[in-house]
Amino acid sequence: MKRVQKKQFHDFIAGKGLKSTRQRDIVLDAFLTSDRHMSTEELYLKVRSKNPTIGYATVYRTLKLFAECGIAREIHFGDGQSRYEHITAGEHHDHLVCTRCGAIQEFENEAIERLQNEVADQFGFHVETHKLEMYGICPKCRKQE
Amino acid sequence: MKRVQKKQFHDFIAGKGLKSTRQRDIVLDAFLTSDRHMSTEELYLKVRSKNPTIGYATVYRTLKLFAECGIAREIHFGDGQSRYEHITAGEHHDHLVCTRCGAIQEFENEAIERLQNEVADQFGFHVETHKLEMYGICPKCRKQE
DNA sequence: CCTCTTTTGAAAATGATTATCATCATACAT
DNA sequence: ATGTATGATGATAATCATTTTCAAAAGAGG
Repeated sequence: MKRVQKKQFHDFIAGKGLKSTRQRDIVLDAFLTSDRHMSTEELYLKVRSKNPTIGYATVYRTLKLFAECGIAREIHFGDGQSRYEHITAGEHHDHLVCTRCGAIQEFENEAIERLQNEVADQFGFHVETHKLEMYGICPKCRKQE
Repeated sequence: MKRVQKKQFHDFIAGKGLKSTRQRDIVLDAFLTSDRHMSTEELYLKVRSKNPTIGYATVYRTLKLFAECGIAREIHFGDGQSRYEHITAGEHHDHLVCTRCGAIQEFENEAIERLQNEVADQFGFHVETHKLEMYGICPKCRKQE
């Protein structure tokens, strides 16, 4: 599974004259089988559990390659760490972040996207990407109050 | 001018049993007379130009106080630095960020806010804050292409 | 003024990320 | 297969923004 992304990565690697390595494949597998918003550290630990010799630097380097080849996107939620999420072709989604338990709920809303583009047009901006995050308390945490 | 914010800060300081100091007033003035999205470093340099003895740590500490007392809000634009923007009571705004020249255009759009709240309700989230940023090329940079 | 705290500034510490570099592994020609 | 050139790796040092530490300095209140 996830053949499409694997192919996409390998094509990218080949096209750039880079090399296909054991480590890159391990990180790729770890990434593709992880949930959508893993931090670099979490991914590093996951990779380590399978192969304790892989270094932090390699994980960082490889994640950057994922972002470059279009199978991942770097995101920030205000804690000091960077995370990478999967890119599913054509789809964009935004986030509801629980400030209590850290849970992340994704959503898509075309109406919002449309309004955003209207606003950008108004100011003459050519928008390439955007980011919408709402921070609050998730349903589970609200029940526990 | 900016009396309201000065009072708000001084009341906060007093209420917490903290002390009013020369340094805090200098940083406050620098902040209140600066444009809306100054990075901590930029503010530090501005403060330094008036009073070269003030340290970096003091600027950091004071900006945190501004955020606590409600006259500033910490924001991040993905470059490694944190910025603080002024809070004008009741008003919320989002950002268009030019990825070429770094220009920041603010905007408000009630329709978007309304839709956001609808989405949050749908998922049972109680939203406290949100953040909407669009990244792209501003009109000026587009002309220069 | 005195005294009790809080603040300050300089420097060290921290945490995340990036660069360095000698060694290793891959791709490709032989 | 084997050699070889080049890119990749991992350990470690370096970097960058931010935070902490701590002795000395400065407010607030008596």
